[in-house]
Amino acid sequence: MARLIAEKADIVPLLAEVFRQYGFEGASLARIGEGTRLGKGSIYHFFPGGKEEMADAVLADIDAWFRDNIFIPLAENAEPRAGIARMFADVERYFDSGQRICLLGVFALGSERDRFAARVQAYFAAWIAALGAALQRSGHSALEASELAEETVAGIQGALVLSRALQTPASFSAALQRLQRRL
Amino acid sequence: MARLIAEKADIVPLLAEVFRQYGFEGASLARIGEGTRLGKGSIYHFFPGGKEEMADAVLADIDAWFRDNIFIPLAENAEPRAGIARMFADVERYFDSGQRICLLGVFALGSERDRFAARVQAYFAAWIAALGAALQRSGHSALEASELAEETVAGIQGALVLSRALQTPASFSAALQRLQRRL
DNA sequence: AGTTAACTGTACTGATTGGTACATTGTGTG
DNA sequence: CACACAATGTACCAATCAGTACAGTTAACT
Repeated sequence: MARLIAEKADIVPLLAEVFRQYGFEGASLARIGEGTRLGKGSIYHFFPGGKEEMADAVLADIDAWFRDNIFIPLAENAEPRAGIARMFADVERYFDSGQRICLLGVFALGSERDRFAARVQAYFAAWIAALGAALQRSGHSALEASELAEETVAGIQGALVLSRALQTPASFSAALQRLQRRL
Repeated sequence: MARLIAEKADIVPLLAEVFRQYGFEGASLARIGEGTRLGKGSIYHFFPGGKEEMADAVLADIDAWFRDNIFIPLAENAEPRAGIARMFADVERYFDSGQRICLLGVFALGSERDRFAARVQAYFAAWIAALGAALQRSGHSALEASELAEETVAGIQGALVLSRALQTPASFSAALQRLQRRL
């Protein structure tokens, strides 16, 4: 039995969900198999490096998505205010109104940070830089822009924590609106 | 060999560090043994319920600390502004200027949330309620106060994520100052 | 049709997992 | 000094862990 559908690109999002749900240590190969409907043979065929390579591929995939869909539009949009508005809309959709976690955020807090420090660091730095650039082009000073950007990204991460903790997804959307209003 | 020093109260903070460092799933009994310098015999003597009971004791301990040292002073201090200032100072010290994680935050994001949902929810709800009460007494409307409180707690959690991700502890202190200034 | 290589299931490994059982040891109390 | 029990180390358990090996199978290309 072979080659049913499996393409590496199709597997990565499924892997992402498993890591999101269980974390790196909690994502056992059994759970990964469940989540991807793939046996060990297939999994190790695509990711000879094991869990580490899987997680890395997932992070790279998320990173690329944010870069293409958020960071670049944010930094390049001719209308900085429009780019920022689009960021908030996309973020709300991506995190499924607070029901979906930021895997980079989870990894930043856990012991996974040491393993994937470079990716985690680059992701947040890129986000802050892109938002900061847009804010600066919309009239803020360089210092103001970078502080506001950091505050906003932190606010989003914090809102994810809170809406998960309180089990009130609605509070995530409300928090996003407040953050947007402040800019 | 028996009764060297061990008191349950002395063990809990050590356990907390292990859970902080490795998360719930990652905190194996081997690591717990390392972190507490206790063998399985002792550990299961104090916590017959296993890891679940250990984590619960840790969460209860943290919860109690925040209640006594932050929530209650916040809600009861005759000078609400002074209580708020003290909260920020204590928070900065507790989280070791961003080098120490909020275990409740980590559990909120991970799959541990389901297991400890009640504790996690209660912790954040209590924090927001206490800060909200102080803000209301300092002149804000009920709605304003509760929104500001939620924003601030989220901001603190987000700042922890960011300072860990970017590996810049200093940014945590800066974020705290900005949050305080806004209130 | 035949070759090739990508893909996949199964069986296996040694190590580690959380947890139990229990005999032993030390210590505070009588 | 003796007793009871809290505290501890050790041996053990079945289950699961990540990872390997490999023989089959299938699809694409000639």
